Amino acid sequence: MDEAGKAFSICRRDIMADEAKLEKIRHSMAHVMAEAVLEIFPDAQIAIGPAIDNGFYYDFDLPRSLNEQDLEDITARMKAIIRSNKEFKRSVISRDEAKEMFKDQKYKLELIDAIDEGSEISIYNQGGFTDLCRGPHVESTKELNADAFKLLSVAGAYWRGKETNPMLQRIYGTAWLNPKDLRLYLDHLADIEKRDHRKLGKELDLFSLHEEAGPGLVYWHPRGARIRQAIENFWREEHYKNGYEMIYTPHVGKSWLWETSGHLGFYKESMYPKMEMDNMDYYVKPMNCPFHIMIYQNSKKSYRDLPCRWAELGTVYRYEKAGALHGLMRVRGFTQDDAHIFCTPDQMDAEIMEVLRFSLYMLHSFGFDDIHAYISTKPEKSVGEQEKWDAATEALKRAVEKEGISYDVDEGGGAFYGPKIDLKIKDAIGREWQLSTVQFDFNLPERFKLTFVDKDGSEKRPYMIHRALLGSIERFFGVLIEHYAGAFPPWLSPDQVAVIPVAESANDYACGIEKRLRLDGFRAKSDLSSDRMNAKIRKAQQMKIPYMLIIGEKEMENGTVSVRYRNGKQDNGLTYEEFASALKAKIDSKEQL
RNA sequence: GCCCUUGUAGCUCAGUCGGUAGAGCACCACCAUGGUAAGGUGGGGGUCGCCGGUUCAAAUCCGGCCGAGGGCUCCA
Repeated sequence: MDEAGKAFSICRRDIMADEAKLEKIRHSMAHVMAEAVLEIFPDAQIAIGPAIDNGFYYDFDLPRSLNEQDLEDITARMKAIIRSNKEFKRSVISRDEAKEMFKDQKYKLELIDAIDEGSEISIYNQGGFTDLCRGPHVESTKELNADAFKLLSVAGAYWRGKETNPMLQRIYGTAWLNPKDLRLYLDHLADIEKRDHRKLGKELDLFSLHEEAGPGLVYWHPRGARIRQAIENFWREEHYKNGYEMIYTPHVGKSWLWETSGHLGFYKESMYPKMEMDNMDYYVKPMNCPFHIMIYQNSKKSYRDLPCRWAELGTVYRYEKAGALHGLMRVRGFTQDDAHIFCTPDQMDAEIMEVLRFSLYMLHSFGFDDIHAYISTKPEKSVGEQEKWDAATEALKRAVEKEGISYDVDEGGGAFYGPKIDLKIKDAIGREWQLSTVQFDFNLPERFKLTFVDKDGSEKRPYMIHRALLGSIERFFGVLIEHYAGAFPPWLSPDQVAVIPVAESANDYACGIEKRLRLDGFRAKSDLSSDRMNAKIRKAQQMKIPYMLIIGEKEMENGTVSVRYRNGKQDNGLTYEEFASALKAKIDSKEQL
């Protein structure tokens, strides 16, 4: 974790104790903001203003759009209100009194009507402003710090979140106990911006998207492809080690396949439209499952053949809504690190345990240690017998408990075809991302009438488990870029070593070193441009290359290399062998530099 | 879909009151041969997102369209 991330999470920990107080502060800030806005726009209609994570907002119906200058004016007025030491006074009033008091505020009247007959109606007054409010609030604006809040943005928001309702203007703000905490939070926001994978993807020349060639479709540049290769090679090796087989399946399939699987029934909106050929309809695959099933069905299966663990880096296409697309995180074409496990009911428990253990191992390998599980159980509308659901859900719970990871249960939150576990990791600055998913599927084995012949000669239905460890390679790559802020550990770095000759006279020696590194399996590039050495170092540094070998007169004379690390440290006068073995050890360990 | 912001060179951005475009980086050429984060000089490159309107004149003003970013799910 880097400094900003560390500072912010320490600050977060301290804050936990003050959570209740902060909520009062934030909620009170919202009221102060409403007062300030009403000073500027006396006819404003005010809606709601709750405390939220890290801050607060308030929704207004205003005669015109707010701009930057307005935020400054509102901020200045808020500071004045805070400094005037107003008390927050709570009182309980009757429904009629409330209606009279807010007779010019149509949104408030709606809210009053929504309050249960039995419950009391309370208002809070802070001098110049009275709001219909359940509370709680601070005692007085004395408890608010005029230098510990900041208005962040204005956004459109529908009244009560409904598209058919009028669009209000929502002002978001952040508020803290003291200016130092505010500073930490603002630094954290700046850090998030610096880590943005879309920005780093451009700066580090990793990938691009081309709206004119199709939105949501990813182009992997050579440097991004290097990282993808490193991920995929590791992924394949580990899958073989863990008892999986690799398969490859087609990218399109006839409508028969999608009708049988049911996708044309319940998933059609997310599928690219049909391609007609010889009076038959083909569809690009949005999922790999039906194809894996075709292989399963290719021959009669015995209990002796199970479990089948078949993995594929399968590229699928889904028509995500335009507004939902976001860099690498939400795309229309992506590669799932997919696998399907077909097993007997007896094997199911052990398979689930193993899948979870394997998932955790993979996530740890990529530097993710803070992992939380979410188990989703049977929803109201579902397929499959109750006993199967129970057995599968229990197996999922046993597995997370055995691995000792914390988990939440989302009752009724599963897909209609089976229960699942999702694993969420926390990245270097504490943000959660969902990566792994392990899902039971009681639907497809039924639809495709999958069977295996059991010991007693009878045909039985196998369990089918669908799992992805990294989720999608694109999304995982996006998360990795943000997690490492572009400074990948050596095993993933697109260029591991930059060989930098001090002057042209060292070019040949540098080329020799580069060639030797390449032959030894390292990703090395020498910089033979006419730039000065300083500029070459700067460029390598900007591309976040972990190792720079500086080659000049001294090194040529002694037959050595001088190493400059990405973090600015330096090791001079190493032999090639010393450097290469240290580099290899670092790569094998998958450690960060 | 709706609200706000936004679209100028490959990238990051400037362009005042309307007078048909600029900088830095990158790229190319030449000079410089330099020891730990930018050496110098010169050059090429833009139908200012698209369509229409106002005007003698539009990157700039007006209207429409398209794209991108943030938000619309924290509930008196």
